[in-house]
Amino acid sequence: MLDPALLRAQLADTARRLRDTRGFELDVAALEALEAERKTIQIRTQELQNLRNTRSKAIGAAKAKGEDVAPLMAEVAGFGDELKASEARLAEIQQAFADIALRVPNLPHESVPIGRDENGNVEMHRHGEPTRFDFKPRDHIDLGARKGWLDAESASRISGARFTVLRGELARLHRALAQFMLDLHTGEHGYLEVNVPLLVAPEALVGTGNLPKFEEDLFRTDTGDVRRFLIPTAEVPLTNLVREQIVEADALPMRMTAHTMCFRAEAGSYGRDVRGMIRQHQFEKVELVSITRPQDSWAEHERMTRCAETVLERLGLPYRRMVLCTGDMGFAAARTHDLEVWLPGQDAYREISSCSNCEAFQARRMQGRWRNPDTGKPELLHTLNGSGVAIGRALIAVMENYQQADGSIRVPEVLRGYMGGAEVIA
RNA sequence: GGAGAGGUGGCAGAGUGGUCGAAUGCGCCGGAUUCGAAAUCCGGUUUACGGGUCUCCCGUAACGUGGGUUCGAAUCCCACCCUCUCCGCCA
Repeated sequence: MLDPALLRAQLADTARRLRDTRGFELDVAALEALEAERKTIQIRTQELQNLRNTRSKAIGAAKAKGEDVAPLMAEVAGFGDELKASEARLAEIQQAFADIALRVPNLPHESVPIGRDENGNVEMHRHGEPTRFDFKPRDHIDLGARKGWLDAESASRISGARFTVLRGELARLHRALAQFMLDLHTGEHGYLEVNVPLLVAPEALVGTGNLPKFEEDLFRTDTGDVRRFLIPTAEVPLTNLVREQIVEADALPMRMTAHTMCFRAEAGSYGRDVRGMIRQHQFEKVELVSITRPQDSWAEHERMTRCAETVLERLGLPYRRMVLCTGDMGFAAARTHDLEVWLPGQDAYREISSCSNCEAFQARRMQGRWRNPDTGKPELLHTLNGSGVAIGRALIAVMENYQQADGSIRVPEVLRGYMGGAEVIA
């Protein structure tokens, strides 16, 4: 959520910035009307509440002295209805304001390139060169089919489209990737390993910005009359660890990592990446979340992106870093770096990690604060999240980049310890 | 799933219709005392929102959540959520 002051005192300017960057049309007329009424109604409501409180206390005092309270009672009765109506109207206005405010995306940082869609993204740098082969490289679907390692057909019989069954050495390689990433981030990058719930309450998703606007992207369960959602990313439970908390300054930065399943409905992506395991309803990811002081978040953003890049470098995978343009960024982000890994099977770079600084946008939604020793006051935290990295896509990248002419796959050196020392899976 | 107990400030724990944002203790911060420390004593110590003469003052709200009763609710009523104990089931 944006600072409410931006939606009140600087409404016109904020609307312009949202339009120019994200192409988002803020309902200025509605907000103006609400704000105009809010102010008078709120002042009047509090006035009446004050009146009621003082009269009620007077009644108590009069009763204690044994005096007649009838006149006081009559006085209160006089404005009781107005108070009720006023309170109700104020609640309506505040609800209406929140309904709008919770659907307004974050303002991009000034450093973010302006653009409409992914074509406006800008490459920052690249690492390695696209892998060369002296034979025609296959894609992961072919490579996986050879030994029954990767089986979409069985998965669709069990669960439907966009699921995959992994078997044997490929399943093990998948697990090895997760282990490697987790060990790297906890052992070398200072992240604390956390194991989190995969089913979360709606409030947690409001906190990260997935709700109320993007419910159609989520899987939901209504068992036992309690509505819960399957997490689309571990960012949700990890970031919500500071929800409604005031953390001490010496606990910052908080760096947390978790290996979890992620579940996405992929509504609106029909026809995209239908073959293979690039885009699945269920996938695994090692997530990085940092919680920082506001003054530290941009340095942390670079650091986090480097942590994700290190994963790809250690795996020996060619990649490039992109900065997403204003029109392609996610709802909560102020700036996002995407890492795109080279996939020989597609002859293209494809997203494998996304690292975002959300500044105070999520923290404000979840009232996540820290105590600033300089002011002694609780102030909003900054939250960052990044994939470190997507495991399914890393598996694809390893398969396609490490394939050999006979369809076998060399095991990247850093993974061999997790593979019983195997140098190749065949 | 069955039976019972309970959710109050950073923590512990009082409070069962009135001046209670809330005793007391602990913790924490400041001060006094001390050569210094301990002990002791004094004072302070939640958050959100709104208004203003905007380093401060005033007001409103918040005692699990949401409704209700009432002039007035931490306190009474209803629903829900959560925690704990015992039983059952279970990875």
